[in-house]
Amino acid sequence: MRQETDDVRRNNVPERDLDEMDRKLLGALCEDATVSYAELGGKVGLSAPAAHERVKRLRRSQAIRSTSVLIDPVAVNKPLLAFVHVDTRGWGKTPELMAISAYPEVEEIHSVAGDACMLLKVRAKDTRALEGLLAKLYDTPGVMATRSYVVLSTYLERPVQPGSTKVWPMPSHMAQPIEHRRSVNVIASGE
Amino acid sequence: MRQETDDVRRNNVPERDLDEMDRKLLGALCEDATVSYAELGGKVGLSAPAAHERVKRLRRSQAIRSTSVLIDPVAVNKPLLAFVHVDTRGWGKTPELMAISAYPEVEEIHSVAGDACMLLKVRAKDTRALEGLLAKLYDTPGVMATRSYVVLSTYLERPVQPGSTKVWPMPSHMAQPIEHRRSVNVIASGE
DNA sequence: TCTTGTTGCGGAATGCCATTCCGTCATCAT
DNA sequence: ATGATGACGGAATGGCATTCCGCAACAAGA
Repeated sequence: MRQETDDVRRNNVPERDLDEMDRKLLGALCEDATVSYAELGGKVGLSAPAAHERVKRLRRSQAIRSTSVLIDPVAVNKPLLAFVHVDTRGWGKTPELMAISAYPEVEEIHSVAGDACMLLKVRAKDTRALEGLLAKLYDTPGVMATRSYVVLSTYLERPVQPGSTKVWPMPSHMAQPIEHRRSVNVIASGE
Repeated sequence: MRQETDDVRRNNVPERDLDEMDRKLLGALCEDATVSYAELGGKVGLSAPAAHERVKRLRRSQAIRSTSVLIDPVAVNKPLLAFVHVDTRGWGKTPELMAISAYPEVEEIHSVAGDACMLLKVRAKDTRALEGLLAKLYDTPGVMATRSYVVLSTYLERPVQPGSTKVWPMPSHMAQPIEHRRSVNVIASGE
């Protein structure tokens, strides 16, 4: 009875917000996920079983999507990185475009606001391969045009970081934006 | 003697190109790096010690850069993703721009060819945080303008894939590009 | 205030698995 | 032919992941 309720809930929402300890664990695992739980616990001030329990919870709640290896693109012969902006005619062209996710050189597909409709991150062996993918794109119905931004050098590339900047030092000459309330029913929010 | 030579060499170049088995291992580890070596070996047709040995070599040669956890952006309260194109005046403005890599919301920094100079991938809590980062960008000397592409939906996002598309089905009406030789000294290339 | 249930943690024990060792086989150069 | 080199698999062992259990802190309710 009770168990089922928990299971259902845990499939959607992380049962509880992550606290500072969880963020520290995520930060440590982000840098190196091969550490032992004893070492991990030592880094954040927790015993091995406690660290294990929290990480297990983070995996269950899908805060940790997966554990993966980060591959050197050059080692797998994919030195060419490009961001491709795609203009499509009309809306709802996404299902057709999703077909190109079958190509392993496509790493990201987003729909964006701005003068482009879709944005792809593509990593390929050479310009021929990029051309081949672009040809595939133009084969897709609804694709009007593409603009490719070929990366010359990559200075930073890292996965999602658990931390957030607390305060953004704003220039004082800027006007203060209006603070919107999160919900009209909230009288006094803790945050 | 011998050992030193090996060490020096292994710091730069992967001592040997990766074969099909290495790529299968990378593919499996990319999907899930938590599997045991026995299970990993089973997936690719190798014993546990053999799989372990090869993975160890892949780590040493830096073909595997690191092992990391992939974090759900929403779980860490970063639902806003944007790609920011930055126009700079003149060249060599990269060192100044690198300062913003201190902010954990900046995930990628590339220099690109095209009408933009630099390209950032930014993941933030809300539009206020993005605005704060843009303010920081404009504070940087040499930054002329920025164009932000705010992501509405993400349809695909995955790390570097070890596989490559072998043949790109080109439309027959396209002209055949000239095949450039890799090096004039190569008489008969194996590939 | 006392009780009761819940939750998170740490110590200890256990069993699995990473890691090493070693023998075998294939390949290659001499 | 033969020695060297490298890759692999079986077996053994030590470490660590995982579980179990007791304790303490905290919240809800009488």
